[in-house]
Amino acid sequence: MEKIGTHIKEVYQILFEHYGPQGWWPIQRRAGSEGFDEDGYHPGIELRIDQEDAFEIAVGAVLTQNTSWKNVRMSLSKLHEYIDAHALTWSPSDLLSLPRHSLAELIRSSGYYNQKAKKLHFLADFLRKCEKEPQRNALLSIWGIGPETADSILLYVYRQPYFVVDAYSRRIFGRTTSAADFSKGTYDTVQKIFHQAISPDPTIYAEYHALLVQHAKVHCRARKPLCTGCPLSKICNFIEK
DNA sequence: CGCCAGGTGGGAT
DNA sequence: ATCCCACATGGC
Repeated sequence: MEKIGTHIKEVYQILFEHYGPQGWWPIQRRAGSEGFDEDGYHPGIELRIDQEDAFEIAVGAVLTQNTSWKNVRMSLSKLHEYIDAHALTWSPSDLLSLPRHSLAELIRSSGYYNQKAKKLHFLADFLRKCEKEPQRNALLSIWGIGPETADSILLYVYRQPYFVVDAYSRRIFGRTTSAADFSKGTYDTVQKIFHQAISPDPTIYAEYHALLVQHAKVHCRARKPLCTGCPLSKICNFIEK
């Protein structure tokens, strides 16, 4: 249905007008510095990430798997503290220098910490040997890197135009539309819908993903959706209309 | 107490 | 291909 594409574009316009630029991906190691807020978001500045920023983003993408960002932030702070205290850097080789169990303890707050310590080591091992920009298939072949994590890295680190599908985008469009794909479709099916609706601009894809997360947190929550004052209420199927 | 949070891999059907 | 489950902490 071509109508979905129109809906997707309209939602972007409404969310951007309502919430403004989100300054994603947050970078914890720059939190509080020039242009970054206390949580590492950087709305409205032109961002030039360095190698350490890039690696922190990749680490965060793994840590946030099925986990709230708040918990991830605690882990990133612990990692940052450890890295500083031991004169290390945010780099694949320095992360690999940590024993698995030590790494697991540092990232305890983000849950699944044994699994994630293992995933981070596999990812670091890949990135350490990675000469140029990784391709999507290469990232997907790494144990622990699925489509959402791969696309988060490709989009926010390398600015490659992959729209990041997550639980929030599925929920919001599952509610605002009557298309079953958003709740039941595979990752690639849902991503394709977005790719067909919006031209491949990494800046727009990044902003859209961030806006959907913000909207899901403020209004389109899982348990008690706050429909009062919701900017999408006029074009949403949820509850009534 | 239960449910949710910026998923993924492995095994059974 | 598609379900089902383990993985696990912290907030509300």
